Amino acid sequence: MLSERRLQVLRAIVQDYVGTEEPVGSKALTERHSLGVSPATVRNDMAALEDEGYIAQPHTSAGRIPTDKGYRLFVDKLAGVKPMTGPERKAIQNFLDGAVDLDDVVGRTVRLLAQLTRQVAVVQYPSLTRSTVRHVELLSLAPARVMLVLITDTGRVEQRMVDCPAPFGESSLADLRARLNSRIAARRFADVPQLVQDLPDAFENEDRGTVATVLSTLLETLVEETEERLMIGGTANLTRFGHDFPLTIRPILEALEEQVVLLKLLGEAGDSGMTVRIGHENAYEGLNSTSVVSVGYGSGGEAVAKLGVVGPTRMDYPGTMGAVRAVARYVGQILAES
Amino acid sequence: MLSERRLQVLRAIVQDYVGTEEPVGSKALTERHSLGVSPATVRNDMAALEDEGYIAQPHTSAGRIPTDKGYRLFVDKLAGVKPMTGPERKAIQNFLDGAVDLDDVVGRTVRLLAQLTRQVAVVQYPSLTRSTVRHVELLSLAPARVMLVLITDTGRVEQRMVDCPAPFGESSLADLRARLNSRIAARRFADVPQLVQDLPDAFENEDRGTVATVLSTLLETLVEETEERLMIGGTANLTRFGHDFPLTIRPILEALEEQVVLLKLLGEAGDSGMTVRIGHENAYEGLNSTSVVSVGYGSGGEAVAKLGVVGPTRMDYPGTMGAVRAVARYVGQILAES
DNA sequence: GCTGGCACTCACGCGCACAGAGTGCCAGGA
DNA sequence: TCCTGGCACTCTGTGCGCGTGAGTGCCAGC
Repeated sequence: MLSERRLQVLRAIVQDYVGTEEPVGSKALTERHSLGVSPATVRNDMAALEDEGYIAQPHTSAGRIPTDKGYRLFVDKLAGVKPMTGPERKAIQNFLDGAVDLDDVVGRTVRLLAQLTRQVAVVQYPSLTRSTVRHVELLSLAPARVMLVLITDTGRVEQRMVDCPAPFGESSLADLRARLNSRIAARRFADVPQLVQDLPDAFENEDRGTVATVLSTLLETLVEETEERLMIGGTANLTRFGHDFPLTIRPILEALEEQVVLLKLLGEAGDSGMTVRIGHENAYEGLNSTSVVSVGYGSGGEAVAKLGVVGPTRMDYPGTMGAVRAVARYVGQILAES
Repeated sequence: MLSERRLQVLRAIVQDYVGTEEPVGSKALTERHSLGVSPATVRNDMAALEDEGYIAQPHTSAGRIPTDKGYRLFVDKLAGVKPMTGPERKAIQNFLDGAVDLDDVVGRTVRLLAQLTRQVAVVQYPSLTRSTVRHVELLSLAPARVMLVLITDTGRVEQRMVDCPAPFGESSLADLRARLNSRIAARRFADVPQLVQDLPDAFENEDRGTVATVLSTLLETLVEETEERLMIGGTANLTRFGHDFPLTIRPILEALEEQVVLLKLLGEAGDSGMTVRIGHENAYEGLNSTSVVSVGYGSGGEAVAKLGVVGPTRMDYPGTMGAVRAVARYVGQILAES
């Protein structure tokens, strides 16, 4: 177990390094923080911290920089979440309040988050599988062609074309629409398959095929995980990343373009509370030099999707976590209102 | 007027520079291209080309690189559009054919274009103002709350909440829905305002306010230019940009995040045929070191939106133009089929 | 267990010389 | 008139050596 002072030294190293982006030495530390001891003592502590793997030197005779393990300890034990100030809260709320639809909410959120944290922001659209159905609409576009529109409680709209095996009359369509809505409106997506299972039985023989087709399209839409969408922003902040550019930034941009990677990234994060993944804790290799701070958000008590930021491991964790948490909270409120 | 050989020299310079990314000298030129003259002669031609502003030297005793003006001449007079090969065409078609909905079409297009050109791809969603209405749906979510869903011929769906001034009965709603659709279905958005102008008159006094509210929301949705959406991809290709990184790449990433800038960029491009904007020809300052190749695409003969790529002025123009044209053509076909 | 002192080790910046690529110009030849 | 070979010149990029300074590890003393 590390002594109290050594933890203080680690905290000071993290803070200074995050601020200056340069390896921090023992002398500078004692000058900028009132640790009450001499540089020599700090050196001993640093040697101990290095033995334990919390800090490292880029080369002999340079200062120390925190390792992933060091950041981990910092986040877990040494730093809290820095709450937003009153004006900041106000600004967040004002900025999000103007949104007109779901796309707009997500778009504003992503910009806001990127600006607040000066990092890359990622916001997942409210996930279909965790939402409830607000309404299903069926539109006849041609005798044997139906458009299925699904509206969720979070305002998300999905639509699909359905080619029917046989012509489908307006009255049958209205019937199906009514039955469908009465069964699944306000229900969670996960429960829908069971609820519509026996629906074809209620129809005439000739319509059963079509009803079954429509239903299977509906179910497909519900489960299709590939349709999880997300929006990213603030990629220009990557340019503030470090000195050794192209090599660092390239895999990150690539990762950010792969929605699958990002969704997995957010998916892996814990369901409740804020998750911080530091450096090599990220499964995806291209993100090994980044940290990801993510949290769930939702309209009610339950999280329907996640949002977060991707930045250098050398980031201001308390500030970032504070911003992420605050934004998630307000987005949840906005969604609940609409 | 430049002699034929000088044009050849310019063409050779552009080709070599695009290939090697390094200033090209007179000796290397004569070695790699059979110009039939000696380096000394080429040097004279180069001096002339430099006087005319087509090429420049980064510093004395370095080779020459093309200027924006040089690229312009190259694109206009010296190079054609390189057509896609048979297998390439096939691959494009296969890749786009699997799309399930509009988002998917646009998403695939953007990835395809980025991959083919190895540059940043930008694809605009089919614009509302140039499309026609396929269907308008009205859903009653609460007594005085209506959801308006607008479906376009290109498969795009927009939805808006409408808070009515007074409760609105199901039958009135159905009436409005039917009247609206009979009037505006298959009509161009631009014509809609006139077509619905006198619609409130057909309703009872008590409903008129609500009808007017719904209509105004509809019209807002139609004109709201801010809702022009687009998708970008291939930003990782920016890392291949040049040597002097952060400075070059930053403003580009910033520009790419500003949808407004991009929409303006595409909007400024000519409506018919392919447009190439080289370096300083781009109005937006951050893109002064890039070239933009864009073209309209559409389901019928008419363009409903644009797509293009953003890359370094030093790009393979014939190849890029070929890819952009081919992709636009196939996307048009896909849209026409759905 | 903390402190001051001391020797040691590198990375970094600077000056310098050198090689190599490329140019401009000029005089001679088709 | 136009092309060509030759020549002197101008730069940039690179490698080398050296001094500087920040920072370390270790040790003896308090």
